[in-house]
Amino acid sequence: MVNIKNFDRLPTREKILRISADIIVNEGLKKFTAKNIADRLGITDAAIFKHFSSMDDIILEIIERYVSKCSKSADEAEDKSKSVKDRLYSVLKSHLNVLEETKGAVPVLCFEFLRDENKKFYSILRNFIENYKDKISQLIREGQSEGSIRKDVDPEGIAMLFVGLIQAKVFAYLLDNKKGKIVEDPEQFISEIFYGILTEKGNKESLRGINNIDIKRR
Amino acid sequence: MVNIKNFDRLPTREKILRISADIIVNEGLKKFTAKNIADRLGITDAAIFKHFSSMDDIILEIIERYVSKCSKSADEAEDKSKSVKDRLYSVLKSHLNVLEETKGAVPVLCFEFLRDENKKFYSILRNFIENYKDKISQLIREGQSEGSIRKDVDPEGIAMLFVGLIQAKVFAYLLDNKKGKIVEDPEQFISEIFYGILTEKGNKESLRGINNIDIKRR
DNA sequence: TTTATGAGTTAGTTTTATCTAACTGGAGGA
DNA sequence: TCCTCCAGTTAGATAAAACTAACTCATAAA
Repeated sequence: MVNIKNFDRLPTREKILRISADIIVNEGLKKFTAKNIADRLGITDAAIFKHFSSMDDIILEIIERYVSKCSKSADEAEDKSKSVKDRLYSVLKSHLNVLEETKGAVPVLCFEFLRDENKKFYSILRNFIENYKDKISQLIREGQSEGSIRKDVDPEGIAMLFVGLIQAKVFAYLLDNKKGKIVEDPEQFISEIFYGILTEKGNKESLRGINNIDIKRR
Repeated sequence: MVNIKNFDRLPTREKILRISADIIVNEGLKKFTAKNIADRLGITDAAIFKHFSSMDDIILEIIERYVSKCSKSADEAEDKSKSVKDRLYSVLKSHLNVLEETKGAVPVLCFEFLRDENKKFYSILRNFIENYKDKISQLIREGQSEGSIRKDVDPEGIAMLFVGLIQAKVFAYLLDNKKGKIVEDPEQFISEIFYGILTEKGNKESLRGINNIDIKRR
């Protein structure tokens, strides 16, 4: 269920988006129909089309919001004054935030639409992931040349691992009755990712907010 | 495309299963329709129902084959004479084999049907994963008490990580144009998983087939 | 030789989803 | 006050999927 305070106050258009994401995550794409959305809102299915011109448009907007929020945060992390570690951290952290907000709808959508090559979703999703991958691997390369990240890891491989681990977390969440947060403890999750790639030097440098956390080996 | 030598020689029923798995992986569940399957076979959609009583039955059989093959290999790994490490290895290895054979169809199906609580697929998939998780975590616990696996890792957490990493690999495969194998180098993949959880002692013990592989840190 | 069966066919029926058209009623602005 | 627009409604068009029934025809067993 969509549990946001003051949900009732939201405009219908917004409600449709939230309910759609909820249906996609909790009931599957098969149940993502105009009638299902309308039933939850207490209106008729035809009314949905007063707000969106097609069902695809709903999905499109869900994806676009996710993508633009993630991209924005990745751009903000361009700030060269911060350390590579801090920048990586902020990209991951805000990605996890968006993931939580949308309850993992986009990773689920990826699984369906990343294959449908002639659909409009395909190129958006693919661009997004490519872009994200490039940005992360670029950061890793920077870290390698400044000496805070181990030289023997493959930047592209690590970048894909990030994406994959988030995907895996969503899967575990679906499996586990969809209770609570997708990533229970983002700091711990990030620190676990970092553990394997940072050098001694990188590990010793303070990291805002997580430097006092016991970094567990995976 | 389904590229198996002598594909033409297979009975139609078998062809339907293979084509179905292929469609699910390469085109998405939306395209999994009787007409699509029939078109690829050069027959009419009605003929599909001479071999399967419903579309669900096709999915059911794909899932059941996957599950039973994986479970069988997990049972074979019960052989107490082998080391925990060897047993874990053989479970993972044969899971990767089944994954490759079915081109990742079941992980994709998981994403859709693990939420559809009243459908028959749900309980099969869920049981399978629970069972698998239990078996792996049990093996890990054994390894911990015999001293080959680090005591500070959480057995359930690691078991879920295995499942999640396989999921993540399938995702990366879908993303990357579905060329070649899902897991390019299973030995390397398994050794990477092992790396983080084995003790010094566990690492020194020889592991059939992979003991000469350079274990990379992730 | 006959007969049964397996695996197709065509021609539907039924259901369900998306989307459109034409109408309604209320709120806000001119 | 009237007019317009928004956000609903009902009714229905259209399409596509799942499945069924009744038929065909080749092969293999009795």
